[in-house]
Amino acid sequence: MEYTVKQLADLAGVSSRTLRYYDQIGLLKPFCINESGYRIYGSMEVDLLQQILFYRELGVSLERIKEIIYAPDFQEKQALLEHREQLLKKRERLDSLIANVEKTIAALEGGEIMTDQEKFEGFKKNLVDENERKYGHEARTKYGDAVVDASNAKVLGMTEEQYNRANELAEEIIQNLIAAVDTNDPGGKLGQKTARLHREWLTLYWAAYSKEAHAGLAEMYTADERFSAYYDQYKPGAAEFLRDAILIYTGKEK
Amino acid sequence: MEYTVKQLADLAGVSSRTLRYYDQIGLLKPFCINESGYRIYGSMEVDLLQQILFYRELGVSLERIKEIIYAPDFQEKQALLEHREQLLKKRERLDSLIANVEKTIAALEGGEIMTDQEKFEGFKKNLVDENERKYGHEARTKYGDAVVDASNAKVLGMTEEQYNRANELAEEIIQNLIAAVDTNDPGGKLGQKTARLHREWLTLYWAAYSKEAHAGLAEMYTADERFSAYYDQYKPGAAEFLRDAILIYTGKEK
DNA sequence: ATAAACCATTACGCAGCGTCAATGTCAAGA
DNA sequence: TCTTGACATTGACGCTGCGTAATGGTTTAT
Repeated sequence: MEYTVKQLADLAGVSSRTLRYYDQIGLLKPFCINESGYRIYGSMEVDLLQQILFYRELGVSLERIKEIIYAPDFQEKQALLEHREQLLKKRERLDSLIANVEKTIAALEGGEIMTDQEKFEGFKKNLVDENERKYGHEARTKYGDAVVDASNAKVLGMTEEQYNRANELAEEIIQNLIAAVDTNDPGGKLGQKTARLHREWLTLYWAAYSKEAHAGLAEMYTADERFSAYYDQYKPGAAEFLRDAILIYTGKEK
Repeated sequence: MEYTVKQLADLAGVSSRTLRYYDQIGLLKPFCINESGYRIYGSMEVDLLQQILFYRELGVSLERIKEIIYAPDFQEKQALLEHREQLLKKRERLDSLIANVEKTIAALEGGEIMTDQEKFEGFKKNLVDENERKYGHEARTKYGDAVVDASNAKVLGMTEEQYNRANELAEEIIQNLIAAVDTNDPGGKLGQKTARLHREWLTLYWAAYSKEAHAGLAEMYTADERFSAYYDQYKPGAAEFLRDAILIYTGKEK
């Protein structure tokens, strides 16, 4: 039995473009080309295509499929084992992604969402004022009001509970930090407790926590004057101490 | 605090290319461009970048992130719910892929692998002979011996158990089919039992079973003379009957 | 002054096709 | 017989999210 591209494509449930592509990359050549230049596939190609689609179903790349199909001594089992590892890793990553998304959704759902603008009137005003003081109208002109407001959206999306919890934690961090700075040992008990609390506090704002991002933020605490000034007002050197504590906590210290 | 591309990039743990790309697609514009044409980012951009990376972590596309960040009335929760659905679908697919790979590995492992060429001497010879009878030397010339032999590789990868089981099943299918054709009812008890057996048989050859593929194969049973001749030799109209039975079984009948 | 380390723009490359575009072929109906 | 419509061909761009040159200007440290 002989098939044209469309016929074989329909049979196999793929597009004719796919078959032409497979021809192009040398994965599945037609049995022959007829006098009009049409690709003609035979039953042998049907079999090969089935094998190809089988591996494709498994998520194997076309390049690898070519090896599998065309190399008689290919280590099929080894390839499958490796491929399985990759799939498991992918699934792990997916799982954590899903968990994070669900966490974020839950945060949006859990409790009443604080749409009460008044509760944040002061907080919001502070942020906006600071931006405007620093950059004046340039920011608003450049980004438009929408963006400036949007940068506060995350905070506005918090529940009252979360907001209060965040404030408690922030207070706790400051107290710990003040005491910890005196120990002069960022890797010590107090220093590490502060870092741990800081992580907890952070996860209220970031749904996706990672050591790298945490360490990055820590670097910012000394690099960005907004932050260093904020922490140093409680105790000189506090920002630097906190950074070091976090770097040790996340295992990213140099 | 102001940053150049590299500084912000290092801070956030992304490449400078990424930042230039984000600028290019309008996802994150620098605060300003200095007299040398350098991109300068401010603390506001740091915040925005953090939001962007947060969503990126969740696997949201940059295009969608742009919507989320820049549209003040964007339905964040709705977006996240939809995104979660997509992730769940992805995971489902991954799960079945993993299951298939493991099944295939198990098939390769379970029992001794039939490397005993002699057991397949006849089987192999038949297939090869048939190919050569039909296409003569063209096939071997065109594909090279490797491919011709490789098309039998799957069969050679079966264990003895599996091979015997496959033969038993094939015999059973024929017996059922012969009896079923007389009922003239592909959707009847006997017809559907045959289809079920056929599926079982098929899964011994295909690690990745799907209704679509099964139905596709069924269509081939009347379209491809190799198959129709094979089944019709036992009873005229058997191939057509089997096709109809499978189409009903898979729910793909028109 | 010179080298090293940054900055810029431009542009190709990746996987696996989807999707035109322009043109040729083939079977069927008026 | 001619037209129509459904097929076929090759060629080329597009998509995602950047990596990776290539080429040339800028800043900084020595």
